[in-house]
Amino acid sequence: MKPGHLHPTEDCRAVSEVLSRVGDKWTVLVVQYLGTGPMRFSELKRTIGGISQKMLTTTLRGLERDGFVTRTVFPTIPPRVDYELTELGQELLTPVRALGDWARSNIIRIREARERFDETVL
Amino acid sequence: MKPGHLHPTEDCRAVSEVLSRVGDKWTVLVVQYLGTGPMRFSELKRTIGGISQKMLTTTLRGLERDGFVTRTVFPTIPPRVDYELTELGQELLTPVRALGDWARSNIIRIREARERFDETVL
DNA sequence: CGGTATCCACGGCGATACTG
DNA sequence: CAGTATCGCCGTGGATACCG
Repeated sequence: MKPGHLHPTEDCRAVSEVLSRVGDKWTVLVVQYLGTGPMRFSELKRTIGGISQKMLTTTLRGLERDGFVTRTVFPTIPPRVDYELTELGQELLTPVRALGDWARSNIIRIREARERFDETVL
Repeated sequence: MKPGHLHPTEDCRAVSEVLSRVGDKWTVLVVQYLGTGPMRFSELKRTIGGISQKMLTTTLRGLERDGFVTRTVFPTIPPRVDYELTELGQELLTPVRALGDWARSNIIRIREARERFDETVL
């Protein structure tokens, strides 16, 4: 972190790519839950609670595309689909949890800062 | 990470709050640059390179509101405004960098996964 | 059950012009 | 120089309905 340049054009693009995945509305939540073990579609939907069917599908497809989860279809009737974290997904969990832990530890400071700011501006 | 419940309604909301800040298009980039020391508005704009004036203002206001940066106005003509990371902002840098490092280390694996996925689906 | 298809509202974001 | 104001595009995400 020394050089005065810190060239964004390559590294930061990579970071942004990952962050736009991680930073979207539902990804972290889904990854968090899958971190406890494989789950089927309806199970995820029910557990998460506020997510629409469309967004859960979209989120899972994105995670699958990036190699974070696997999708296993059981050709039964009614159908059953399991989602599970890959190696890569498990590894992602580490920095995500670190950020999550930090967020939990400092959310109060942030909220206080907001209140102060909003009050000062009004 | 043992309990079978993992209650989202409080903790995960906090995490999402922080992540929606961190996950937006420019925040990480700005924080990254301010991590090297205080910078003035035009300096940030010039260095980052692709950001519009409006978005830089919006991003900085958001960071200021959350207590991550301070805004110092020098009442000169022409005016000059410095932005600097707060304690909180510095601390945020740690987990953000961890995620950034992970992203840089694994971006190749992710891109490969994407190519495989896109090819399989076509 | 686990999707896809369609429609639509909202907000993020950029471009441009103006101001103290 | 460091903003604010306004406009308009477009992607995200929700609601609803239908399908294998």
